[in-house]
Amino acid sequence: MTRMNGRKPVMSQARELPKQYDHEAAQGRWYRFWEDKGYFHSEPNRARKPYTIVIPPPNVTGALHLGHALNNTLQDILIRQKRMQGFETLWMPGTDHAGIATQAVVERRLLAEEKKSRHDLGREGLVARIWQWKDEYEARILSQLKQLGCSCDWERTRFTLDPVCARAVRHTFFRMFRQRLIYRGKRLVNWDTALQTAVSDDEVFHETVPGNFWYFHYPVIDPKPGEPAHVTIATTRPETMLGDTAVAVHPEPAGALDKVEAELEARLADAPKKQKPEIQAELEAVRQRRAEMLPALLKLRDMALDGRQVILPLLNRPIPLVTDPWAKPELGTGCVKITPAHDPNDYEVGLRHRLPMPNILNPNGTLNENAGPYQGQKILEARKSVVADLEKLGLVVRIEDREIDLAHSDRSKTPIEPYLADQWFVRMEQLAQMAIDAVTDGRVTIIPARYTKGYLDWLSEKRDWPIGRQLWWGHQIPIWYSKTASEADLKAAFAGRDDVAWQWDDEHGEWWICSLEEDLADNAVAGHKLVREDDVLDTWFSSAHWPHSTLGWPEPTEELKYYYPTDVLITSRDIITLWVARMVLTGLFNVGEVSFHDVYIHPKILDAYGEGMSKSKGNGVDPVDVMEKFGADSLRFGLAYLTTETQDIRMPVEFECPHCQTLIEQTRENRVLPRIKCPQCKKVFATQWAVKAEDKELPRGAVVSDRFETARNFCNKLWNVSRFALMNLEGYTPGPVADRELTVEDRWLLSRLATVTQQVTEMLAGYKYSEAARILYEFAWDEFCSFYVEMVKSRLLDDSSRPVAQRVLACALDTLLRLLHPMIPFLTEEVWQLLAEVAPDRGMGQAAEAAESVMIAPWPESDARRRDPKIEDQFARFQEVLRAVREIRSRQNVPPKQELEFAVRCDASVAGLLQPMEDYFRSMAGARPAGFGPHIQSPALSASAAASGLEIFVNLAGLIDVEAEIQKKEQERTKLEGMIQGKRKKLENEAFVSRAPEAVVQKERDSLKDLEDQLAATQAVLDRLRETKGGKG
RNA sequence: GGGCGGCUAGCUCAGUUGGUUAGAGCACCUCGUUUACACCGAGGGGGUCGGGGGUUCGAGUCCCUCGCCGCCCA
Repeated sequence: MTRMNGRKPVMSQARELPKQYDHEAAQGRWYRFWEDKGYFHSEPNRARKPYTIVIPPPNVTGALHLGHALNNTLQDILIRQKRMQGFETLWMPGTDHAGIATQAVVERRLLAEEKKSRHDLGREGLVARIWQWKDEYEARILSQLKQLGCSCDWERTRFTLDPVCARAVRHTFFRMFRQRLIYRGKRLVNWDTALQTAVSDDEVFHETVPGNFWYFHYPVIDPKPGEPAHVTIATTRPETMLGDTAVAVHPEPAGALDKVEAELEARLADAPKKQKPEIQAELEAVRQRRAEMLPALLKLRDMALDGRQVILPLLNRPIPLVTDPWAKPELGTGCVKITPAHDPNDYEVGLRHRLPMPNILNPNGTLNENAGPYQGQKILEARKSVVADLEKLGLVVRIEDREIDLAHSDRSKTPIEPYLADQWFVRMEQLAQMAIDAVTDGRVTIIPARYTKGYLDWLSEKRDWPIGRQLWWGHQIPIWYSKTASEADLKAAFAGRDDVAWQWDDEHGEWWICSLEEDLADNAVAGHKLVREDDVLDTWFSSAHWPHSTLGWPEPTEELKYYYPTDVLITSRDIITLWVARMVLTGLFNVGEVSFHDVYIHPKILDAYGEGMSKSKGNGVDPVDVMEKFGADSLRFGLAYLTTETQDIRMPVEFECPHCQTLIEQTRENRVLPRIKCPQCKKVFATQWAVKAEDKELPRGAVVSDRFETARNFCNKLWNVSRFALMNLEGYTPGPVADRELTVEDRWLLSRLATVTQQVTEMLAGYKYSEAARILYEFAWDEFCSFYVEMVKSRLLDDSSRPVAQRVLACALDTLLRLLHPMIPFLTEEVWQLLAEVAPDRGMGQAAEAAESVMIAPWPESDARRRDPKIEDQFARFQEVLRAVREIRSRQNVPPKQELEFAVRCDASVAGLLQPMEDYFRSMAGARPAGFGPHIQSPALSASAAASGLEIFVNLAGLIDVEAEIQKKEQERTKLEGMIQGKRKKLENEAFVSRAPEAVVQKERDSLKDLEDQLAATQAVLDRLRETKGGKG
């Protein structure tokens, strides 16, 4: 190798590249470039295979959080990769109207800022306000997605309430109505008296609050001799007695007690010691009850069977005694009051005994006419009045303090009232079965597979789907009522139309008229006034259409034919049933095909305490803060790196002091404070809780997590290695590179690159994001940067080797950029464009012009010819020797600038491959090889290292710290002896030798031999060191 | 009560079908600004893989059991 003096790397003349990657500039520049070029847009193209993802539409309640950033990053990674692989790629974007959530947010703000309720504005007024809110947040959400780098087809952006989606919903409703899959029925709902709507079970949270248990007497009507004058019931909600329609007692109190006793006895026998006393006590209590209460309960049971009644106090209404297993003899008084319209269990009892079900509440939470004298009172007022009045009648037995598990509405934070109301339902029997079949027969695969069970279990209950919401924001149910028209009137009014259907409802004595697209006028039926249903459809009903409504269904559009079924749905586990299952069944019902082939369920992001992030807790990380601090590329790569199959993402959260950038750990205490004092600079800053003007004036501290540092450092590393390459590609000439022109390190790198390409492709195909990110991280940093680039440096300084080195370098960087692009889009594009300035044509064979953007460059193919295990093995030898030399320098405290001399004792073949690396030992370890081969002798004063088949001696004449070296060798010897002992024992074990596979045994034997050689070498070195020391002393 | 997941280095996590001496990043210690990078480089310390039992020649890995944490369903 002829060395050229004076040649120094030259900065690209085009521009000075900063030492740190400027993410902000790159993001703004390249996103616009991609958009202008139209890369995001997709049109059906029969010449290519489609690849389609519909975005889980973020709801317009608020801005995107870190969970959305994760969800969308994972989608964009696949979309970008598939686009590069040549698919016609569509990522359908949009947002969700999120009925109750959005209405609640807007109503809350209306109240806070204008002291107005929704009724002050009226339906149209409120809906107009919500549209304003929607426009604002939709814009913000879409811009956040763009900041993240999402390559959605923005020309196709949809909203669940827009005309296209609304039309799809109407068509489904109409078809279901006509097929009798939709009906209206009574149902106990979770009533939110503040928002005056039903909320679903998943919008309810439970909280234990202090309350009371009241015991009341209900007088028995005309007790016979020997019969009690009253029954005693207990309740936590006294006001509900106004809706009581029965008192229940267990049909077989003795048998029920037997069963409870038997269960407790069985548990007692199995229980661990420390739990026994507790169970024993419970058992005693049951036995005591039997003794004290059973006769009375039996008597009451007989009275119930005899059809006896009690008088409901205050309202003086006779109500029956009934027998029902819901009355648990082991609990309370053994008798239970039955309020069918306001308790789920009582409702079941009411159905069984055909009891009346009076609703005592108005929608706003006051009592209605069924509450008699208490009408108009609020629930808590009525509770006090009822108790007071019962006291006056002497019917209150006692009052206990008690912890009560109370359901609250997640939306209004007020207690939920169970409430019997008319509801619209979809019959699930047949639809659920379709969705079950799609998964069991493999048309839909859920990944990871463990989520399949939950999906199937939930669907197999086939519970009818309540689709009505008492809201104003949403798709208003297209049903009109008429009590007065006859069927002949309807036939006359809608003659010749197949877009109107009707059914008679016996319960309410009225017609339900459903219209497909056109809203009906209230005089559409001559002589009769039609009244439209007020309720709107559950948001999930419309989002269930998303994969096909966005493609234009019910029109048989080109898009629907081409892109549907979509390929994968990426979402988080909490909406598998609510959303995924319903999309599958709606897709099957409407289109006849599943909505997607794969469902990938990604992890949830939790804080350091394992709690989900939320704005209301104050532990939420705003992706915009992360992007500002670390860049979108780091956010994306960081999230991908953390996306494993089994674990949720634990993310300790920190405040960043806006004054001095100190990171302050977020705790449960400080995360709710409006202002925080920085322990470093002692200045204060504001948090999201700042309300007072004095707090709001303070600079805001961002909430970040250092878990993105790894990714940020990686991006910076990539930036710098690219910078190096760009600076050294001056004078680059394209041209084919023949195999014989390749050095060992070239062939090693190309081999590794072929392997990595294959692995990354495989991992992404299996949604193993973390694995793919890890492979790329390790390859880029530990192999490309730490070895290849270090080694190519000297070749770039030499005119004769420079052209080939440049070509390989440019080609390798090109491939690496393409592999990284889906995860790190902006940086890779920035470098791609810079690379195009110095090396527009590149490639190992006939160099070809690179694509105008890495985004549309072809995904790398793994070139099997380049894979060379032998070269990789050889290279590992080199790395081993290099590491040993470096380690000796360090342990012997030899200054970095002082050149070392070393030799390696090894067999001739190993020597042959170490020989060409001579220069690299010099440049990478500051060490000069004195020789390689079997004949090598240890220098008089040396430090040594041994590896399998290798002995490395570093000549330390005049330098050596003998004592340190002896210590090191002693340590090494102890370790080797331990391992050898372990192996000998293993090999002396007859069972192992005879039963383990031959290959494993042989491997152990080889390994033992190797260790023994190493031990001998170490011992020899030790002996010599001791002599040296002795000689000196 | 049922189901699922987790418990591996101080922290956050990898660890393929059981098979040499269990890995990474951050943090920590030592050394270092050799012209890509201090958001860096070289080296180092640190783990009886939650407890117990079992299967096996061999268990972080498979089985049973207990404990703790989280989520879902009732």
